[in-house]
Amino acid sequence: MSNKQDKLSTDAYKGVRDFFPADMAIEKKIFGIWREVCERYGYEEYGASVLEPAELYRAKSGEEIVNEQTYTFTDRGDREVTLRPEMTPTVARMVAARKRELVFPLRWYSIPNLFRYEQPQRGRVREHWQLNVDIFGVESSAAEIEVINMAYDITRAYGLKDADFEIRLNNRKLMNYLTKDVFGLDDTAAQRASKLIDKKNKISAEAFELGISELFKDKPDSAKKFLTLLNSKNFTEFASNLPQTIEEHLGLVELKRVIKGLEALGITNVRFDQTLMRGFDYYTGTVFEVFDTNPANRRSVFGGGRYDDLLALFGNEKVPAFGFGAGDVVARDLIETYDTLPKDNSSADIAIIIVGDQNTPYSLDLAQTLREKGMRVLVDISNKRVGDQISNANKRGIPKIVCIGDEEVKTGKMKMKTLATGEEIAVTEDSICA
RNA sequence: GUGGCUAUGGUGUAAUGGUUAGCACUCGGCUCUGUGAAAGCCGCAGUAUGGGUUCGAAUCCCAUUAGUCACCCCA
Repeated sequence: MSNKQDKLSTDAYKGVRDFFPADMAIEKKIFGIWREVCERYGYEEYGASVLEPAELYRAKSGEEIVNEQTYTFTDRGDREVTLRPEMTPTVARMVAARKRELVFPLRWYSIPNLFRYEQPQRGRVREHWQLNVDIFGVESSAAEIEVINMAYDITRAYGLKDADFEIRLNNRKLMNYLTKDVFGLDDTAAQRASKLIDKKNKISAEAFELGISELFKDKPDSAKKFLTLLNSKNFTEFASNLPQTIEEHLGLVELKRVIKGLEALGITNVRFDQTLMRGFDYYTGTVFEVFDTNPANRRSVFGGGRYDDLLALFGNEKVPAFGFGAGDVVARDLIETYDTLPKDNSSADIAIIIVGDQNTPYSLDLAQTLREKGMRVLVDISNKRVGDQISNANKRGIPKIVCIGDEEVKTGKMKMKTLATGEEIAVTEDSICA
């Protein structure tokens, strides 16, 4: 009817995914894990539009990120609109808006789709779905302990065993104090230091050392001390290299409390990691990530942190907040590798095969009766041969069938067949059940 | 955004620059109008798109698009 170039492409838009039923089944499984864990901890679900005023992100992230990494456009009313690239500003906005009437501590979660305008590649798409978990109004480390405990439960639900992953912890207060107050770097140098530290595991030890000594041009001694700290293998070693004066520093105290608190809950695969930074500027205290230690993967599964100052942007006084985001892309990958996929994918519990069109009304009626009993019933209205209908039910993974022909309609007696075994049992309308 | 690699029916693949682009699976039909999974037969369907080189291009070149990898960025 038309030649090739006139036809529309069946491809999805660059960097976004179609979810065919088989894909959607996995997605539903992931969302199910997320919801179950959140609700088990008494968290309430909230939602918001994907559209946000662009200023929301400008305030925090700066022009460059808004212009280059978000979907931002001007609407018909000359407003600048952004497709939300993350949920935290939205939830901060919502909490700030109702601060006076909400009951704190607030435990909220959401599963939004987020957009970013970036070069897609494996594991990085332009639209993804992310669980966001946040607790507002808890200043103490109890917030960290509860939320990280949830992160642990989710990771376990993906199918990972304790040996497959570790929870890496750091504290921004501590690192800020070290770079600025102890080692005397100015704001720009401290910023560069944290970017460099973030990359430590990606670049060679030589390149890293070179970068650090450049930051401490005139003070090679400080550079050496700083490097020793950054190269410490565990918390004890790190602590022993710290100057005595900061023993009582709040960041350090918080770290200890969190580690201890998690240990008390039986979560022992927690590791202090002084090189963990996490990109966000708004983090103020604890930062953490769940890291897949399987040599085949070795990647960050998800992470989060404390952002006690963010709500102040909306003119309120501070509200302490701690939360994390977990994406669906890595979750899919993990669930597939650790083989925790749902096995029963069938759309229905039973298929009704109609033998002879005159028996359709009876069949539809039977289907309604069964549905009222809670069964998922598919009526084959294809008018095909019985063999084809059964074959079709089999392909769909529907476990049971019942054929409705003249005889069944007349007597009310029918046979229900289990396709996997071929076994048939005599049933009546009342005795059929899944 | 920058650079590298890749692109053949729906899927997976084959084809020294030289017949009508082959095979398997899937899908549809039939053997087979009251019972599927097997077997057989028949059929649908492809060189991503647009140019170029050549007597001749799936094959070589350029661009585009998409995927992928690295950089960038990391929510």
